[in-house]
Amino acid sequence: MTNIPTDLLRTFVTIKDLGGFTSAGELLGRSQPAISLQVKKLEEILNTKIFLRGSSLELTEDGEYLYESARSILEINDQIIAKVRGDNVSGKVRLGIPNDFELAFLPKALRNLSRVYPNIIVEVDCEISKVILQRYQKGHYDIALAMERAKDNEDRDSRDYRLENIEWVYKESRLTSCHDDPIQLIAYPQGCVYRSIMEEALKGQHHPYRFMYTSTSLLGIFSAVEEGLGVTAMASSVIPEHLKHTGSTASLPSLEKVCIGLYYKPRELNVASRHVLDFLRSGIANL
Amino acid sequence: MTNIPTDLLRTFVTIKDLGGFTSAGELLGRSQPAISLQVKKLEEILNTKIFLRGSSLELTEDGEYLYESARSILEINDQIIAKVRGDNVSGKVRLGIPNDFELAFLPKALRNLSRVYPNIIVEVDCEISKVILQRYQKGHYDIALAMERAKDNEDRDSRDYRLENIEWVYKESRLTSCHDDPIQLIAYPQGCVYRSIMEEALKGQHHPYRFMYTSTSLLGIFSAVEEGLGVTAMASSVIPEHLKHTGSTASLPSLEKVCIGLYYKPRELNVASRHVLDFLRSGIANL
DNA sequence: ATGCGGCCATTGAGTATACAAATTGGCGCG
DNA sequence: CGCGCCAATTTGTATACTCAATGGCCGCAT
Repeated sequence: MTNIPTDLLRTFVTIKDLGGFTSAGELLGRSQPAISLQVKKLEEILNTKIFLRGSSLELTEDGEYLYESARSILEINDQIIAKVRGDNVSGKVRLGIPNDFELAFLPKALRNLSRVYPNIIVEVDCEISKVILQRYQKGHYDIALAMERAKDNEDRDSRDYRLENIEWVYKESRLTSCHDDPIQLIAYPQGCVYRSIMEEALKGQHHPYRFMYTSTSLLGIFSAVEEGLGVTAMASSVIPEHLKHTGSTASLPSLEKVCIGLYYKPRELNVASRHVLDFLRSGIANL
Repeated sequence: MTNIPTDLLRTFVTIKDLGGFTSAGELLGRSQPAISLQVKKLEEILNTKIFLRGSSLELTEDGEYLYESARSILEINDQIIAKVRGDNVSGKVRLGIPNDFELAFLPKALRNLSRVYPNIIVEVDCEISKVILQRYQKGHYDIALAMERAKDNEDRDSRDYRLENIEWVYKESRLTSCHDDPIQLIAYPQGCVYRSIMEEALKGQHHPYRFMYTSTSLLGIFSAVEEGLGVTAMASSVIPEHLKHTGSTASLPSLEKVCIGLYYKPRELNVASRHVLDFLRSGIANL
């Protein structure tokens, strides 16, 4: 019965996230040799190499698996800490969130949240990111989650955003990829980030296209895709499993990344909101 | 950023499972004072009490939450260990499993299994427990999972079985609980454990009953329940969330427990089967 | 009720391990 | 070549373990 010390997992994940032993050490309050020894110890416990030494911080296959698992463990760890430290925290939090996340992210997040903070009431508002940001500006929300085109330069706290790949979504069997036909697109209405990213990518390739189906509902879009009405594009983590495609999609151009970010006014958050914020950070970090 | 040492979680879960500091120490290869200190350390880290001292080993509310979370962490921990230790383990395993588990247990278990042991091929056979056991006797399976009436005395390895409550399952809105009417039952065909347990419980109360609907399919049974055709009984962990009832069910008698057990011939298991066995043990321990 | 046995809490002495701090060496890269 | 970054070693300290002994609490039996 081997127990992997949580410290070592935290160190490992931090190294991977920050891309360096030294910087990980600074964040964790450890000396660089300690980080080095912890990695060695971890490899010794698992009896396997996790970093491809030589190359700069690439992970082995075992390392990749360990990374995903370690994140899960740390998430539970942090929820335990949050619960016992935050018992009896109560309050109301107004949260704005893109409707893409209504299915893939919200249900699980709210369930966990209510387990950890049973006395915090979260008022959720689901809308497309553009509307979320407008309402956030007007002060409708304590915390907003929204998607934007990836900006070149971020001086934000790295826990407050996540760059995510956009992928084409289509029903394999229905896709007739003929170079000359205009691509048939399915999308949210005007203002949607995906919509403009798709348009630009296709224009860049001089690929003809037309919008076949527009819906404000994520489910509406997915069922249109299921029916083979056309293709759409979406952040990798909100695409349901059965519509995921791993291989390169032949004729379709690759798409730029989006930035999924948290918006809030640090000075104005109440206690409940600060706890919910921590929770959301962990949520977006884990897909 | 507080990391809860996995050792302490393992110790805590073991104490709870075994019901004692001393016995936990023996299983973990630690002295009793060490166990005692670990608990104290854990409470110190979390800054909360987890055992209701005085009373014998009851958990506090924080303790209950911690227990569930700790089990999840340990499950992931053990899967990491299994993967790095068992890389390249390959082979074929023939597994028999009651069809009750086809929905609640199998999909998740098989997905995790294939991640940890991508080269192990599992041939699964789903049938009612009685048939599973018959086929197991004939040597059809390397490992079988099956349900039986709870036997009084078990000298089996405690990881190889689990006692589970049987609960009545019915659609709240459709239940007309009139003492005089015969209860309308939904069940698997003859030979099903639930069926005989229901019959005996109702006979014991001299409660009239009749079988309204018989199906070999779990989904068929649930949809009959949804339609309000009657009530059935099932192991607690396979009942879908929306049909769960927590309160006492007035006129219905309480039901005896069942024993969900693993069957295998220890001497004859190949390497792949031994790994799958560990996996199934962890699976049945976690609901 | 008295006493005994289980079981956990606590304490003390000796040992092993993980750490910081300081230093040195290897390696790639501008 | 020198700088940045990680690896490896050394020394001293703190922590967590072992074993062993002891004390408190509770339930059970005489």
